[in-house]
Amino acid sequence: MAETMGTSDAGLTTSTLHPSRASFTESSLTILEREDHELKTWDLEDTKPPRDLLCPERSLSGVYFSCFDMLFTEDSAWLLKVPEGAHVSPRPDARKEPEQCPVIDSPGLGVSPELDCQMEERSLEQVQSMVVGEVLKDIETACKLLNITPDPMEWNPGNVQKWVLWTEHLYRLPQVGKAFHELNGKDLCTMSEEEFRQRSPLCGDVLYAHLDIWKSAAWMKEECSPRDSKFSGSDDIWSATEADSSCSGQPIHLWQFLKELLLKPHSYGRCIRWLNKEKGIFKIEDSAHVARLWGIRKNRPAMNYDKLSRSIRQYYKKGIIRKPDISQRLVYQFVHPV
DNA sequence: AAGAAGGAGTGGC
DNA sequence: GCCACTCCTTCTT
Repeated sequence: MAETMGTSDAGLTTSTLHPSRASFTESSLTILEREDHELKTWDLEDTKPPRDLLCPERSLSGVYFSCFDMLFTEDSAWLLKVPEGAHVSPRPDARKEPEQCPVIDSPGLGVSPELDCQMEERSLEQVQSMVVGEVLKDIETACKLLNITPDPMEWNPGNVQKWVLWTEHLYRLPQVGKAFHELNGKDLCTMSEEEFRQRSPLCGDVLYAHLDIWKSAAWMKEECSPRDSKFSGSDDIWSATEADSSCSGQPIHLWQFLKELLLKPHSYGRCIRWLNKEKGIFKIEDSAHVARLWGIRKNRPAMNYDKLSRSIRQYYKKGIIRKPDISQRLVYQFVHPV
């Protein structure tokens, strides 16, 4: 059996899989494992946003990608994380399948094995391209929100501290305290996974995995020309990052910060989301979390929702934010929605 | 208790 | 001066 189960420090159940084929929808995940050729389907009966279900666990060789809430690697090691309490159960009618090339499954297509494999290879390329694009967009957003550069090698100790706090909060990791205090980006990038674990036994490996994604992205940025859109989807997001004033030392306003969070529902939908995007109406779902993220961004450890909401209310008379016509708790409206 | 509203003082830029 | 942080009181849900 290629599956190992355990409980991570973030309160997540971890399942490491080595599949040869997999397909997944919002409600189910089907994996054909390579070693015992056993097809399994999990029903993911959980209403939380997908990013809640899965996140990077550890660094593996090669560039790896986290998207569709599935982490996979070039050597086909998959890592699946499921929150405690989420119902994950093997389908009872598990059956045997012959070994296949490691690709994303194309369900329901009755084609020849050769054509099937070619289609699957193309499908994998498309998925990889989309995945990398998503990762780069996530990093771009984090850069804007934290006001740091995408390349960890350029971080100063303050940037490192911000990134650690941010990652810790975004993925609900145990607090690392001052484990990475006074390290700059170069220090961080030269540290091994073992050193990460020594500094933070609870989540050092997870932080190392996240840093590895950032390092890989920075490496890809250097390797790919700015006009090469292969790894950046339809937009040249790296150029956009460099052109963005929020990455060049300009102070960010709270309303801008909130909009940035709202633009990434995949990452921040748990704590803030649109109720009506056209009208600019949004709801703060987790007031403490949003306040904490704002506090990290502004280097204000004592930030809380009381203070954040006072700042939001200052926008009333400036005509930036108001309460909607039907006032609800934690619901606000941008006066000029984009 | 938590959130909403707004007054007032403070500090950084 | 602008903007956000902080502390505060009062009121509402």
